[in-house]
Amino acid sequence: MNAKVKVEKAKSEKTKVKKTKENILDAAAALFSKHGYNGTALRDIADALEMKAGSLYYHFDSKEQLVLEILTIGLENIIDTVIRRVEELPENSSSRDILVAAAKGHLGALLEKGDYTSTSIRNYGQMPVAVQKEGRIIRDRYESMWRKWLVKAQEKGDIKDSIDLKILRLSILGALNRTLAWYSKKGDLSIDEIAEIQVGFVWDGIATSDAR
Amino acid sequence: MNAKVKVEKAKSEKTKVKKTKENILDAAAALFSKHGYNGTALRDIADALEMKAGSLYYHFDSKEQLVLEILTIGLENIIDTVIRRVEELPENSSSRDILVAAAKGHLGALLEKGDYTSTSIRNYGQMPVAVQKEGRIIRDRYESMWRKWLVKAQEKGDIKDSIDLKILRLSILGALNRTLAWYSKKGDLSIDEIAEIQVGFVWDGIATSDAR
DNA sequence: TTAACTATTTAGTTTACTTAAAAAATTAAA
DNA sequence: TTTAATTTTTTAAGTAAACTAAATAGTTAA
Repeated sequence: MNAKVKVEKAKSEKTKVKKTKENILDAAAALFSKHGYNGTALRDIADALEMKAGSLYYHFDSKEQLVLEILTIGLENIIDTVIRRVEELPENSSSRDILVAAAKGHLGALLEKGDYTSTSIRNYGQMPVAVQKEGRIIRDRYESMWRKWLVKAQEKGDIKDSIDLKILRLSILGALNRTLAWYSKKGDLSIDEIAEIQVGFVWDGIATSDAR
Repeated sequence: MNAKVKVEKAKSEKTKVKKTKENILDAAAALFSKHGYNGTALRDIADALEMKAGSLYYHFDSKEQLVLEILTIGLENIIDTVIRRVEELPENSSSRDILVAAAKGHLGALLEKGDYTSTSIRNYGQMPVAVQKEGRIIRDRYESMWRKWLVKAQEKGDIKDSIDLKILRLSILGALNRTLAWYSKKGDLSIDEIAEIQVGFVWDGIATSDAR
């Protein structure tokens, strides 16, 4: 057997195993998303795949590692969505437009993506502490993107010099994330509109000129 | 034995049991706060009190009910703190001052109160879903206080008519709650300063007049 | 076809919540 | 003070779910 064939075989083996692993991840994400981390037993995941719970350990070291992989995929998903949204903007868009686009991407990923993303966000708090810690590393990478956009806006003179950008960034993301707790598809506002409104609060302020 | 004495006896019995229950709550709050809900076994709580785990069931139906009582106390604590802060204000304070006072109370309770409050906030997500649901009832009561202050401010003409107060309220509280994730006592800003800054963002806006 | 490797199952062990019955401690009544 | 009743704690399970290791089954390479 020549090298070429050997490589192909190795690949097909790999995809086989990989496929099983993917199936496990998909089933787990769906169940976690619906019943929460603690509400989903490995038994449930295995049942969904017509497997035995013990078999999962061939593919994952622990339930913890399994949910960590789901979390990672979900968070990367958010990052990709936000980056794409901002990159789609025309060159020389205003600072405000960039922040609004990022906010729209953020909310969109949070609210209308699949099981991985929703598990990552909705069940983040239920996950083992060690998993949350790993998640924080990815989140930090994400937040540094926001940091960059805000610094640029302030350097352009669009954000007042007196504004503390760290607190601003955390406030904006805190406000956006809270949307998860109350947004409903049946509401009268679209996700994009909500993002626009929330950025509007901090950009323009809510006070009348009288009250300042 | 006359009625008076009987009543006193009944009372002393009650305080005895009550005291044990309180001790359990205190120990549990301290451990939950340090190691999280799932990280704390009933065994650990019992050990701290030199009891056996089974004994806890005389006082509480389940671990779930135990943490629910802690959550309730912690949330009531926040409500009381915020109300007090706002009531301490002079009559006819400005709308801005009221919101700032409420924000200071909120952050103060979140960041520097005892084990009950910090367990309620930090570990909320780890608690059983049924407990979270109960917590939401109290939180709703709390949020309606904010609703009231915001409506009053808008009626006075201090908040622009175009502002959606529901989204505003959720944004503000989302931003304030996020502070838990990054605040450190060693930082250069006090809790009150952080509250002032965060309300300032939405009240005055962050954009320079050029960028609006 | 056989040997090696991969994947799954089986049959447990462990840990932690929970329960019920027994034991101990406390209080009330005689 | 002794006995009876009540309260509180412990003991000794039961149960559920994560995890492990050994056995088995399935697949691929030579």
